[in-house]
Amino acid sequence: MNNSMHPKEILRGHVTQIVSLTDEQFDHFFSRFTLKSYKKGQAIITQGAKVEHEYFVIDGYLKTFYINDDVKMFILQFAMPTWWASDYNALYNGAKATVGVDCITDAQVLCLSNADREKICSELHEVERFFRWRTNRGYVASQKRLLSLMNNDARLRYEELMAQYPALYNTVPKHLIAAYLGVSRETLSRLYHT
Amino acid sequence: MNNSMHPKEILRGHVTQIVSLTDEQFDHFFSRFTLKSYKKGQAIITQGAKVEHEYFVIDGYLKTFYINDDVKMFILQFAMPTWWASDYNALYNGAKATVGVDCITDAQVLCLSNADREKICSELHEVERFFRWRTNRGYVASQKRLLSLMNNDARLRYEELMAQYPALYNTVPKHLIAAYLGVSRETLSRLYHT
DNA sequence: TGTTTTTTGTGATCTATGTCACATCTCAGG
DNA sequence: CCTGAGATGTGACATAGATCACAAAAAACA
Repeated sequence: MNNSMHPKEILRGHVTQIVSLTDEQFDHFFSRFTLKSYKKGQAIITQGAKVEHEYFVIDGYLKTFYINDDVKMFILQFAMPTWWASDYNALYNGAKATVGVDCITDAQVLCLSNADREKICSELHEVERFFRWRTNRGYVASQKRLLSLMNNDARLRYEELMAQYPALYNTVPKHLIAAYLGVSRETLSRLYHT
Repeated sequence: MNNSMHPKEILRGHVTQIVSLTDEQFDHFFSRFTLKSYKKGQAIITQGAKVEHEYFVIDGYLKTFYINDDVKMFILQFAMPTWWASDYNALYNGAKATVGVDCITDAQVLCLSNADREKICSELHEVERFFRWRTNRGYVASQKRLLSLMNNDARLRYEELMAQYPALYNTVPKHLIAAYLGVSRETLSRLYHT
């Protein structure tokens, strides 16, 4: 929970990796965002509710999850600083949320409405490019995960995840990691105790 | 293998669902594409090779697949007319292909190079918007599939797939459907014979 | 039209994971 | 400094689905 940089700088650094905006352009872009703080455990998007915004994580960890009829939870994404999260299906299609988003730790996020995103995308070609890039990146990551799920067993998936995001090990409870890997809590526990 | 519409009309119809282009703009857009024909079984992208293009399917069926070290195949996508296919990771990052694309049936595709896509995206804001939309759609579909894979058993996944794309049933061999669902050929066979 | 390949079905195992049932353990809050 | 809820470990057992091994249609093709 310690990040000395200002939210604005963090977003700027993130966007600048892909497109260059003048100070005025970035100010305009940034003006559409609202900074919000949430506490550990707090819900940002609730399954079944209307979805109006997407969220850029400044600080803390979020999770994007789905709970099925058997009250079993599956995690689609752990969102860490500089990641984006929302129910993009609901957001783009005006549908009710099928996935929820909430806070694993206290968190600070920049909140952008769907309408505002579309507006700045229209106003600034560069911003549109940025969002195209961002979505593409998400798509590629999602495909990779699909492959890993079909191809690898639980242990390998676990090792991959830990290799890529070691920070998760002592930040999020194991049963959430299990829900991300698509295995039961018990199986995950057995993985690293043998 | 019978599609009376001209490739150009098909692409135009597809793009127009999302953005509106003048005739001149669309002509310019279309001029970057090359029409290619492939025969059943022919490879379009080979694992390990360089990837320069993405493909818009006019006619026929493609598959996007991954073959692991045990020579086991997993199918990421069946691409049907008006769908796009490529190894987007390789394409965007200049990496070697980790997934292959080939033809399940004879096929006609419109081929667009990465460089040309970026060029027209820069030239025409509307085209950039179109590609943002397209990728977003792919992302959402991919997330949905991830969820289905974690949540549902083989039978349910099979039924979902058949409900959504009944055409697959008598177009692609069952072992490919199995490779898409992430189950063995034998298990799939048992699913609808019991 | 006869002969290879592909594709598909089915039985007999084997195995990774899920499920259920408790026992700890660890903290956050009172 | 308690105390109760959430987090974790572990045994026993159940099971979906994988694998292996053939057999036999069906399709490709020469």
